[in-house]
Order: sequence, then C-alpha cells, then structure tokens
Amino acid sequence: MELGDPVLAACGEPAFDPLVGEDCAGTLTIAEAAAATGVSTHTLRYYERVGLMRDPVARATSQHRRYSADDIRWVTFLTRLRMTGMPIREMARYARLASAGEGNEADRLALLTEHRRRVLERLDEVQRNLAAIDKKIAVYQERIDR
Amino acid sequence: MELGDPVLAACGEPAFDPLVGEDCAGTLTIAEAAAATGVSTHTLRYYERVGLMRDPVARATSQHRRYSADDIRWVTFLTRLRMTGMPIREMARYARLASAGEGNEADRLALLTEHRRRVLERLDEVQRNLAAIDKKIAVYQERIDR
DNA sequence: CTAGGACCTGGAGCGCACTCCAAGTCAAAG
DNA sequence: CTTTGACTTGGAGTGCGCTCCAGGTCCTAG
Repeated sequence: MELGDPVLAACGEPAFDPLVGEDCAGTLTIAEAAAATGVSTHTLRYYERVGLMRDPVARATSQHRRYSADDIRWVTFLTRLRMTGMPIREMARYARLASAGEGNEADRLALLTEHRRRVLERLDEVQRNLAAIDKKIAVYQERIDR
Repeated sequence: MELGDPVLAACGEPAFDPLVGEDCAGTLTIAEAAAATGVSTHTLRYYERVGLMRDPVARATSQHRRYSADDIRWVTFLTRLRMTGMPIREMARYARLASAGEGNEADRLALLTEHRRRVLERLDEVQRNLAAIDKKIAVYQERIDR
C-alpha cells in the first residue's frame, strides 16, 4: 500500500499530526479511513453515494478521497447507528438533518431518541427470547449429564 | 376464512380440544398456524421448504397442511432462534439434528450454547454502541434546553 | 352446475446492505 | 517511456429472508 497520495504525500502518513502542511493536514486516504473505522473501502464509497456523508468527502487533485478527522468521527458514529440496527434510509435522513446546519437539533434529537427507544425494545425482545432458549439448553444439559 | 378443511371440518376449530375426532385431533390449518405463531403462511411454507420442520408437516386428504401442537411449539422455538439472529442455515442444521432422533443431544446443546454465546456478545456490542448514542442524545438535549 | 375460498406447487421477485467488476486516471519509481 | 498500484466511476452481482404470482385442486354453498 502506498502512503498517501503522491501529490499530498507529505501529510499522508502520521494521521492527525498537527505539524504537517496546510492543505491536507491530518487527512486519510480511503484505505486509511477504512482501517480507522473498520468498514471496507467499498462501504465508504457506498455510504457517500447514498448520502450518508452530509457533504461529499474532500478530494485531492487526483480526485482521490481525503477523509478529515471529522469525517472519521462521523463514519464512526454511523457505524454505531448501523450496529444498533438503524436502516440506511434513516441514517440518510439523519445525515440530511446534520448537513442542514443549526436549527434542527430538535429533529435530530427526536430521531435519535426514537431510535434509542426501538433499540431498547429490541434488546428486551432478544433477552426474552434468549431466556426461552436458555431453558432449552438447561433441558439438554440435564438430559446429557443425568 | 373457512374453519378447517371440509374433510376434517369437525376438528378444525377448537384448537387442541381433546374431545374431537381421532385423525385430526387438535390440528391447525396453515392460516391458523400462522395466527398461532405470528409468522405468515408464506413463511410457514418457506420454512418447510428449506428444511426447518424436521419432518414434512402432515397433510389432510386434500393435501392441505395440518399443524400439530408439536409443530406449533417447534415453529415457536424457531421464531426465538430467528429473533435472536440465528441464520436460517444454522436453524436447518439444528432441525436436522432434531429430526435424527436421540443420540445427538450433545451436538444440539453445543449448537445452542454457541448461539447463546454469540447472542450475548452481540447484546453487549449493541449496548456499548447505544451508550455512545446516548451521549450524543445528551449533547443535543443540553444544546436545546440550555 | 357454478361460484367462492382456502389451500396447493414451482418458481419469480423484492428490499436491504453491501460487494465486486471493468475500464480508466494519476503520480512516482525503474 | 513504461510499469505499478492505489485510487476513480457507473453499474452489475450477491446473499439473505422472505414475499408474491400463476395456475391448479378440492370441497361446500347457492
């Protein structure tokens, strides 16, 4: 793997190092962003395509994507929404609200709060079902070491 | 909706009533089974097709399915596995073990125990991610009613 | 005898969230 | 100048778990 883009090579490597040049300070290539967030480069492009990135990710002169520290934080938050089961559609809605700037904080709060409610509901449901499975496990356990 | 199959109409309705005739005592039509288990008739046929039913469901002379109380319990358990995130493939594996009869209880136990482990892992992951989302919620809350 | 309704079958279609492909660009190294 | 390799794009393909469709059977009611 190359380290950063040739044009901006000076800042490609030590991520978020405050001592590097202006233009590309602390930016990451898509491969680095993938490593940093735990999602594939495919998925990073896909997320941008379907409108999850608020604004399009910055580009080097080579058209290669340059992820800022803020982008990385945003993607990380997106993964939290995904891992708690939020559909892409709703994440896109949240991204649109976030990109609209200040003034819709109440909407964003409502969206997250409603999501939280559903997650807790689902957690509870899973726990109840798991309890039933546990009983079955206990039955097998008894039947085996009887 | 008709109540039971014409041929076996005598036993279609009062589900699991011990006083009805021999052949079809306490059996349910697919629609009744769907109502009893909370899955669609489509899904009930699909589950049978992909081998989740241990043995094919019994049929009336009309070839219509007749679900026994045991079938209903089995489907109910299947739904618990599904709702805790077990893939159909693995449910099919469990069904094959169960249909093989006695002697593989250790395998079934291992399968369920491993599933349980993954579910707990996943629950924990969801909870951790939810905690991060909760922090974001708190930030919005503070920003709104400041 | 006809119509209606629940059911049957094999197979096609769908929504989701990726995941991959083909063809092309760009910049540094050989 | 050519090669290399990480990237770009639009679009096609994949796996999962259903969900639906067309054409047919069967039985009761009118």
